[in-house]
Amino acid sequence: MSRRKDQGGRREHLITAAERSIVHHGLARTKIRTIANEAGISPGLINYYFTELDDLYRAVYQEAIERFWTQRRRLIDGIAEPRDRLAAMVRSGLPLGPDDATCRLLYEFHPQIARNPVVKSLRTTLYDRQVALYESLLLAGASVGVFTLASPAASIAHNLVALEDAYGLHIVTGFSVTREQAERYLLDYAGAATGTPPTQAPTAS
Amino acid sequence: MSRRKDQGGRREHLITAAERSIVHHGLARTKIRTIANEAGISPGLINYYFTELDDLYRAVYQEAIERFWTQRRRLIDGIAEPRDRLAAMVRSGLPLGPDDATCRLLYEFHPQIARNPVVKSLRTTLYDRQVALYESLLLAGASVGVFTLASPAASIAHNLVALEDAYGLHIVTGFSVTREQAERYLLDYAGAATGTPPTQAPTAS
Amino acid sequence: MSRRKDQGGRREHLITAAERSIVHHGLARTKIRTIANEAGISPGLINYYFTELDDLYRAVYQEAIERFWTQRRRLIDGIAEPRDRLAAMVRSGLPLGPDDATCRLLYEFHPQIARNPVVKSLRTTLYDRQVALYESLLLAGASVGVFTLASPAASIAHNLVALEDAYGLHIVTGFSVTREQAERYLLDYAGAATGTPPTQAPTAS
Amino acid sequence: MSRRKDQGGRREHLITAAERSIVHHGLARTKIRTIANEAGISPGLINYYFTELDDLYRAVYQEAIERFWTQRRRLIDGIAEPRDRLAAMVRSGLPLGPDDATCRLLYEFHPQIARNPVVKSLRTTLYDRQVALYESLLLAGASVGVFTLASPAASIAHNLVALEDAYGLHIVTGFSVTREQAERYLLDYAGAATGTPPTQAPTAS
DNA sequence: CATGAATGAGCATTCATTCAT
DNA sequence: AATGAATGAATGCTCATTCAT
Repeated sequence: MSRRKDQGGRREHLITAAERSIVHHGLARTKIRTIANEAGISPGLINYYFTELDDLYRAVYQEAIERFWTQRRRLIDGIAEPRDRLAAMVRSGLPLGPDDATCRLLYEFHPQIARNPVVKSLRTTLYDRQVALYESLLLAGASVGVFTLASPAASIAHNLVALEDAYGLHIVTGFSVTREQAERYLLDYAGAATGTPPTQAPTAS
Repeated sequence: MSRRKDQGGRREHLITAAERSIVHHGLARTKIRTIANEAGISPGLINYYFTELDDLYRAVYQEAIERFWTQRRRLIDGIAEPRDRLAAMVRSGLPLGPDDATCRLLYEFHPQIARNPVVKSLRTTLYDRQVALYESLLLAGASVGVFTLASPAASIAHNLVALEDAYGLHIVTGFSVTREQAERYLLDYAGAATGTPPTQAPTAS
Repeated sequence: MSRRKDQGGRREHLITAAERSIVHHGLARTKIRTIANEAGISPGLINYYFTELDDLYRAVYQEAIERFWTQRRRLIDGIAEPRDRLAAMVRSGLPLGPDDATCRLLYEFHPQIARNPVVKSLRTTLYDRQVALYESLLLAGASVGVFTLASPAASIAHNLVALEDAYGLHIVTGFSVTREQAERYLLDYAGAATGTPPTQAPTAS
Repeated sequence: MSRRKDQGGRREHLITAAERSIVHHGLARTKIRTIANEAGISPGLINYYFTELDDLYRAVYQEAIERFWTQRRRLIDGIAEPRDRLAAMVRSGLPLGPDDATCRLLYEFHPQIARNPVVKSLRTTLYDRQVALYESLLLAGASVGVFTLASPAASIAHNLVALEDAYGLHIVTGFSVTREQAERYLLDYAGAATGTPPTQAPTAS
């Protein structure tokens, strides 16, 4: 309840301000002053909460990763039927559109994956979790006879996540493939790989 | 033949120096002086050949795009048999390894796709060309009865290129999926999508 | 009263430092570091207070203009007798000598009048004010019968200010006409134009 | 007739190119490359003909000074009648208009008068010559009874040249006084100072 | 003579970081 | 905790000058 208690809230506030800056201006053009303005505080205070600026960026990336994962889990949790669940997975794996802030953040950090171990580790964890989720879903569907897998489950799972990652870049940067196309291609693949089309439930508006 | 006439060669020299700098230090940390050192010239000369640094980066990106495409064409040209050709496509669509300079360049520019129209245009062209190449190959194979397509040719073509793009990032940044795995997953998909496994010719060393 | 609130004072400090630099080295050779050294601060701080260097120069010019005008007004205010007032005008319209910083500044900006609208506007205002002052003085003196104007008051007023401007350049640059000569020529003209010699009150030391 | 013979011509060519650059961009913004482009030669060659750039600028100034003087002499030579001659002097002492290249050059060098001894010397010579010309004219007119001088001839002569200098700045920089006004004010003064109006012959086109 | 490639010092400006208040 | 003034290194770019051809 003390002032100190609000440390976490302050940091959180800065992280979201940094997120907005990065999404808006791009990681390369985001400056401390930009973030400070966005947060409505003085530039010097950024260094107070984040002695190293890299910590702030790391926190931003971590939050984006976690948010993406959490939202995705929420969107598929409670869907038990394998085909419905597969369709829900595909829909939740793509950016909503060019303005999907969470996904844009993920792509802004691409060049850092190779150079920043923390970024690499976070990104790897997210990827592996998604693959695992797909894989268990595929195996579950196959075990109950709903899916007839055309390839090893791991292979299909990796491919589905990879497709999401690739098309996601198209969607948030606006190059070549739209969200609608991406969804169709992914579902085409999912259908062929499982021997049955995922249920085309309408995307909730 | 005189030194004076070698303007183009000099520019080329600078472009490759910039490429090395970007691959080595990353686009964000590449400075004019870095490139000059790499090229063995004085910093001022960079601006002599490229009035704006952005022009140089654009040239670097364009060259990387063109090189990737040209190499890929060369690797599959002359292979007529559909399954062989498909396998050659898959192999030529992935980075050779983490040090594949051409591919690393492509990923360094990812955050720019959304903001730099020239980068977006170049990247789009490359993507579309690759999809078209895959699509024609699939249709050709299907027309002679070698392939039995599990989905529309366009869908499969997009997916193949997208998988290459996604796994390529893994390979050059070293996160999660290795080149060997990526190749297997891709070939699994290609086999399932065409109804026949691509010929597993050994990767030329 | 705290140091924090002294933004204005700091700007003022920079402006006078810039003035000294310009007077000493000339506008063309004045650099940010010159000014910073003169002000005893770091170069970066100049841009903190004046985002564009041009703003600082503009402020310097404006202050010089205002100071010249204010001093002139002070020197003649309270002198009511037309001949005395005319003599005071003439004396206050010439640089005190080659080191008259205010006047040297005015001449340093001469080449900018044609190209910088702000400079032109400030210079025009000063000129017009001086002409108006002379004109009202001439008309006042004529209306009480002290002056018998040899030409239209406006014409004489313009000529007096123009003579001051021209001789001022001589005085601050040391070419041809000295302050003493200039004063005599001006008074000769003023006497002839008004039909009565201005009162030769001694120049206050 | 040898190639070497053309050295002078080459230098002359560079000087006029520099003049155009200075008039167009201003002395402060004139670069070697600007001049080279204007002259249609390579930048390095400028240094060949003018080891020190200052020499070139000095030559430009000298030419401007000489041209102004020569033109002025030509415009009044042959006019014997004192009043006509005085009127011709006044007209030839003002810039033709804002684009009068020769006069603009003179004003571009104003800040250098104080710092460059050569410039100061050239400017002084021009000024003194003009004063001498006016003075002899005034004395000649007085000796034949056409003029009745209201002040010493030297005083009037100085004032006339000073007025020309001051109004010239107005005319070429476009601040406050136009050429027409300047001419009228000058003639007003000349008339009052000589006791007879100068002959208002039309300005030759 | 002439070119233009090449140099490298110089400069305004940006910006992360520090620190007195 | 918070500010924002102040620092100074870093950086892209300009430009006079040099020099090999």
